[in-house]
Amino acid sequence: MPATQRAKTSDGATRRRLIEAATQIMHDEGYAAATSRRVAAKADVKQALVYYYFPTMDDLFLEVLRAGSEASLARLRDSLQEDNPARTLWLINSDTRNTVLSNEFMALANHRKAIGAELKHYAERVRDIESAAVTMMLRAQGVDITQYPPVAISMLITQLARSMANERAVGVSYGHEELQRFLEERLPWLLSPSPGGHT
Amino acid sequence: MPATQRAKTSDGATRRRLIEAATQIMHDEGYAAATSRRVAAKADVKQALVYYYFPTMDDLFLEVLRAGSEASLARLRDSLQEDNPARTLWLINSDTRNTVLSNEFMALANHRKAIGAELKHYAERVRDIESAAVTMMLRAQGVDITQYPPVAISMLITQLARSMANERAVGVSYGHEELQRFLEERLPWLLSPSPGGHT
DNA sequence: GTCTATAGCCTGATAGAC
DNA sequence: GTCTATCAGGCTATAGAC
Repeated sequence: MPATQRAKTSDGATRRRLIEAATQIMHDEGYAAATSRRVAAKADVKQALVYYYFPTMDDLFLEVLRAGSEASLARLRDSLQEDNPARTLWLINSDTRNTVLSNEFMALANHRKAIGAELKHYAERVRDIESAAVTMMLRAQGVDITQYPPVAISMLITQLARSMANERAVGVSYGHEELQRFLEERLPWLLSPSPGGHT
Repeated sequence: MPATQRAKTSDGATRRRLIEAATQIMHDEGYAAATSRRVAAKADVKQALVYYYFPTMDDLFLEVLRAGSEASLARLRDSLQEDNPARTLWLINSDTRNTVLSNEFMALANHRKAIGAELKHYAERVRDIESAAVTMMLRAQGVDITQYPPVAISMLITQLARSMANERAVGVSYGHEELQRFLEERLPWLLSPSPGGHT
């Protein structure tokens, strides 16, 4: 199947570049700075072209969210297969790059219905994958999942990692060491680099 | 001391109403919607008056943050004196009204230096008060604070409560019950309505 | 302290040529 | 698919009357 309706230039290259440009601006300067003119300039096209690919700016924002979500989900699925999934969850959610953009969308979601719906959908898929991975890990380590419900454990890890990343982004680190150490002591099988030490 | 330099009309009434109007708009529609025109209209004054009280819109945002912070700190100090402080922390940070606005400022902080600095300052004062309260509570209940570092405990409570409130704001509740139950089981002296049952 | 009026710029979005 | 050109309106911020 070469093409059902192939594009003219080079696939959806321009469209993709617009999404990437918008992503970067939203990350660096906030959603309010992602105007059609600024996005177009960063993608090296003219302003009106944005409206050829996206009916409104909100549609562009939605596609930025979707593209980012899919990429994150793929990365998540990949990295949870190797090593200690709990530690992987911790590290991924500690990455400031992810949390900053995610915050921007959370702010947007509070007053744009469509963004909120998409974010909800994404959050639920993420939680599914994460708790499945934690379930397998706990089972493999012989932990009683009645006492340690996987979904609760994965929320604990991811949400606390995110909180600390958010705080770090504004320069707050007060209490971070204590919390991390507390978690490491309470859930030793969670944050150790490798499950049993076999690699 | 009747007045060092008393204002003309009725104290800082207009100024305060501008801050309140801005607060409400930021909460309901996001910081991008809090323009000088919209704020002025909601406060029932003309647009130019905003610039009489605040040199730039960013200065207004900063004052909105400061006013909100002071109010929250006062509320925090009051409510931590009564009953079970841990439960109080949980409830306060579960209130969507607080977290939504707080998110808006976190998004702003990522690209406006002055907001970031203020937020950092506020976050540290909050953490101080919260861990002091938790310290007293743990001591009163005879808990070993070497095993349960107060600052870690207070972060655990507040940040998880906030995360869940944020998710609830977009309609996500997946895993919330499990996490809450897990915390209640692991930290029973934290979330019970009253410490020993003496009231 | 509050107003009117305005400068100057940026915005989302559309029409229509190529 | 990409462009030029444009409309109508919103924005921050200032000047100056009352």
